[in-house]
Amino acid sequence: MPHEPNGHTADQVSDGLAEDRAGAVFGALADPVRRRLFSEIAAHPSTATELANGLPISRQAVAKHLNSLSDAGLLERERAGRDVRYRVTPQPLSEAVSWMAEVGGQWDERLARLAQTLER
Amino acid sequence: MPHEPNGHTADQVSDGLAEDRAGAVFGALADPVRRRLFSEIAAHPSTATELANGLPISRQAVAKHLNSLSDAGLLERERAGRDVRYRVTPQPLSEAVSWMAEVGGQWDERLARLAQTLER
DNA sequence: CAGATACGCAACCTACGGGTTGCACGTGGA
DNA sequence: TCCACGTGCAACCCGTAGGTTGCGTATCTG
Repeated sequence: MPHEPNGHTADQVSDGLAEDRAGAVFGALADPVRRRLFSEIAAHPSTATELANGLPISRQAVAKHLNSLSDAGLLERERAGRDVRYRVTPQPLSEAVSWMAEVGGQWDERLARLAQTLER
Repeated sequence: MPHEPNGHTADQVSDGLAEDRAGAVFGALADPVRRRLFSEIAAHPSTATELANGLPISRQAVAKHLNSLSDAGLLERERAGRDVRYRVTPQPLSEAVSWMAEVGGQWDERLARLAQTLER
C-alpha cells in the first residue's frame, strides 16, 4: 500500500481526516465476524470471553477483532476489575454513512436525501 | 490442557438478507484505491486504462479493483467496442447504509433518523 | 493463601489480497 | 491490410490479516 503520489483529476472526494476514518470503519466492517461482534455489542455490551463463547474461534481471535473495531473508533473499552467490557460508539458510522451519501448521492435519490438529512 | 472454549456455538448470523451483500460492499470500500476509483467513476464513468492513468499502479491492478467493486454490485460494465466503460450502481450503498443505520440506530440519534428516512 | 478466571503479549502458521509482468485476443484507425 | 491500443487471463511475488498456541500477570473467590 504505497502512499498517494499522483493526484490530478479534479476530484472533490477526500475530506482528509474523515477519509482515513472512513477507511478504517469500512475495513473493520468488512469482516463478517467483526460485523457480528459489533452488532452483538450494540445489542448488549460484552467482554471478549463472553463473545468468544458464542463463536467457534478463540478468545484471542475475538480480542484481535475487538482491537480492529476499537482502532476504527467503533468501540469503547471500559475496564471493570479484571473484565473489560466493550460498548459501541456509533459516531464513526455516521462519518462512513456521510461518505457514501456524498459519493452515491449524485446517482441515487435516496442517498441524496440522506446526505441532506446528515448535513445539519 | 485447558483450552477450547465454545464447541456449540449456535452461530447462524441471522441478519439474513442483505448480510452477504453488505459484507461485499464494505470489503470493496475498505480499500482506499477502490474508494478513490469508485468516487471518480461516480463523478465520471470511465474505463480501466483511463483510471489507471491517474494512478501510480498498473492497468491490471485497476482492473482487479474494478472487479471487486463490480462483484459487490457497485459497478456496472458497459462494453463499447474494445473499451469497457464503468458506471456506478448505488443501490448496494443503500443496503450498506441500512445495515449501519439499523445496528447503530439503537445508540445514535442521527443514525436512528437515517433508518427512518430509509424505511419508506 | 491458593486456585480459578480474564486479559494481554508474542511467536508462529497459512491463506489471501494487492501488486507486478507477460502474453493472447479482438477492435479501430491510418 | 497492418498495427496500435484496450482488455482479459495467468503465473508469480510478497506482505499482512485472521487464526492458533503458549505463557505471564492481575484480579476475583473459596
